[in-house]
Amino acid sequence: MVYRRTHQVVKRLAARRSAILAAAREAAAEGGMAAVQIAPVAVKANVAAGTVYRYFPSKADLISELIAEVSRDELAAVRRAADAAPGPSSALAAAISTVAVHVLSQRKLAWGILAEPVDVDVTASRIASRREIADEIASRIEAAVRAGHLPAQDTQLAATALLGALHEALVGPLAPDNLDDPVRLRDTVQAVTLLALRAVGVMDARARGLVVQAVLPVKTLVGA
Amino acid sequence: MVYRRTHQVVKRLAARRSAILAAAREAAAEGGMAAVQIAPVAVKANVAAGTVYRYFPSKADLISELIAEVSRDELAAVRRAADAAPGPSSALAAAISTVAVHVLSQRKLAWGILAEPVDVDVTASRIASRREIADEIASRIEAAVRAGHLPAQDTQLAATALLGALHEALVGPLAPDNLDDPVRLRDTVQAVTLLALRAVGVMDARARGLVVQAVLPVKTLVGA
DNA sequence: ATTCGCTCTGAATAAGTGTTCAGTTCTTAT
DNA sequence: ATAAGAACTGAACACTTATTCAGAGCGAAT
Repeated sequence: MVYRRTHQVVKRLAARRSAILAAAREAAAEGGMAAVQIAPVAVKANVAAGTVYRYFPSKADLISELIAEVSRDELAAVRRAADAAPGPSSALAAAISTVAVHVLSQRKLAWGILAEPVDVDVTASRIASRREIADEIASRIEAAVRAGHLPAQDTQLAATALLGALHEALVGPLAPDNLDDPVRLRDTVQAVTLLALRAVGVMDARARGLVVQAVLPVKTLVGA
Repeated sequence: MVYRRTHQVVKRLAARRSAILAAAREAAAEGGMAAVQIAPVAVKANVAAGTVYRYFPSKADLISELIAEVSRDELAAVRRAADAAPGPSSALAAAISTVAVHVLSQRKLAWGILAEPVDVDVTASRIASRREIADEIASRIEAAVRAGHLPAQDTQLAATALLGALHEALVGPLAPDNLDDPVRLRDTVQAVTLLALRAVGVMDARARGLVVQAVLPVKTLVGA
């Protein structure tokens, strides 16, 4: 035996894998999923096209991992924001506006992860990604229901609907187009958060208070 | 001049065009947009592949017309339901539940029209299709606002969000899967309609009444 | 019946990209 | 220094479908 994987090599391999994923993410953020093509991604990652296949069995796997990664980040942000909130209702508000802000700060990436047509089948990964976030929102709704702040309801359905509303309103093709203006962006996030909270049964006056509480703290995310 | 388009020929040409569109629609309803391929559609329409191109310049045009057609039907149904309602709030409720029922009665087709990945670019047509419906909903919201039934709000944003919520909850990948059961279907339509009405600010108790009013009349659509 | 021109056919073509693989380069251990 | 194994390269390949087009078929007027 004259060759052995030394620690250094293992590290380099891992770094390459990350580089490829990062390149894919960058491509997606710039040009959507359509821009995630093996050859360009390989160039971005400073490897040859064939090398990509030593790390990912197929393009579908590469994109699936990309989706999973982005989704993990978003879920973590949502949890962080919600856990920092003082009560179940503001946790829900924080979760919702975090999704909104997150999605808005990377519109193309979000659209790519969520719904943009891709030539390979990444349905499973997309479903998993959505379900993770939806489950998180559903459990926050449930907590608010248990606390007596919301009427009893099908929380899974509600969570799904809320996410659909956020996505369509913020990154869908009918989304307002001047969301680069920070003021308008904030207003829009507030508006959709308010809409979402009312949808699950938060009374209007109370909702307005929660929206302000929720949106202000996460504003910093936009800069990140 | 030894050849002239006689009335009979004109009629036959129009019939063929319709047959091709109908074949495309059938394919989409059965297998989603992925099944709308020139060769299979041609077979369904009893013509050769090349003939399709005598009626539609490209696959993109064919699909765009398909989207427009389906969208026209849906818009007409929504208007009919809303116009038949006694007041602005119930018109809104009727419009929303009509969209819900309509979309549910042809899930695959709806998904194809709305969001399923397609290999050609039909973005423009999809945007137009959504905007038509969204505008209709927005104007119904506006009417309810003017009547003092709803708080002032960005009606365009609200309409977009509502449609997103309906679509995601009913035909998106996280949609409940046992919607073939009529009881469960009705409950789900009621739940999302209630959610949507509350989102735009209808008070809970009033919303429940509107939902019942709205859903019952359009139930017949499911059979159609 | 014949001719002109439109319509239809369907096999061949085109084009874009994911994937492969034979050869090259690099890394480790002796 | 050298051998053996692993990783990398990138041009060639494969595959899928939309699209084309030369020739066959058909309808209308004379």
